[in-house]
Amino acid sequence: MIIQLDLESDIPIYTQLVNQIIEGIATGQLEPGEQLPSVRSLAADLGINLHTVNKAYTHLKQEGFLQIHRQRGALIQPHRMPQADASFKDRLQSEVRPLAAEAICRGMDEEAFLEACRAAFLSIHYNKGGTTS
Amino acid sequence: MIIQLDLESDIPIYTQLVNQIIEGIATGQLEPGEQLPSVRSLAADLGINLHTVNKAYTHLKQEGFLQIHRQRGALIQPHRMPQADASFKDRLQSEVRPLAAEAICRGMDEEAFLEACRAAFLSIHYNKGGTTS
DNA sequence: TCACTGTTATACTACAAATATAACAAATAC
DNA sequence: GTATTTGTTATATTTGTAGTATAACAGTGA
Repeated sequence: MIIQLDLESDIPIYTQLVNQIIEGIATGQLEPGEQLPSVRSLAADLGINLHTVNKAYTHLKQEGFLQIHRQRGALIQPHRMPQADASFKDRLQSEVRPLAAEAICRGMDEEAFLEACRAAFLSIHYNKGGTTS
Repeated sequence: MIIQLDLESDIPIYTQLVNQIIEGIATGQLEPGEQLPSVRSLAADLGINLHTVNKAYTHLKQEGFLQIHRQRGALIQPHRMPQADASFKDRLQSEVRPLAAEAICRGMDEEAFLEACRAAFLSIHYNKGGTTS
């Protein structure tokens, strides 16, 4: 799986890493049980520090997306992915809400807004089963 | 309009301010041409520094949601709100995308995800014409 | 034993958020 | 004109996070 970092972005590097790994799982490019590079090798590949990678891995582990074992390294959660529980839905609400508010100010109606959300959803979902390139 | 700040949140204070003012415009609690408190008085009311308020106002001014005049202070854009141009739609996409990816990982299908987005949209839009309390 | 894994610890730089003062410039009220 | 209030600008300080740089520790498997 190819990871693209934007070092000029205002989004922290470890957050970009977290997002892209989650996207990889969502698209199926990363399959349950699949091995991830060690923090050292991925850091070297990306030209960043191992602690930055470790921060991303640790975050994903706490969220339940990764399992981490010594020597074996990190692997995508093989058994059950985290569920869309109430906590996640709350977070989803609180993050979508400001976007919806600004969309309304800018004159988008419900249909236009939902179409944009749908496009974002499908841009990921439709890649399922895609090549690992 | 009542503004609620969470000083424990990881969201910067000035961002919370920006979001709530945009929400106020979206719901109609803040009407075009309406006067906003001066940076000093609002800062005093909220118990924060005037520069924090000023940062929020300046941001909203650059986005086109506010007009700022000396002595008259800040007021909600009276003529034309910013539009949902390509730039905004791009930003909307790039912010919804990571949320959609995580939702997919957590087993939400398109319908469930869109329903959540719809709920966020309606939670704001349905307040239109609400009291200024 | 050796090499590789994640983990922890420490130190440092850089930057953003927030505060605290202070002063400046324009517009209004008197 | 004078005073007041407005946003604006400028410094400085504190605090916390991001990221890097080393280094060492602790399991695990060959």
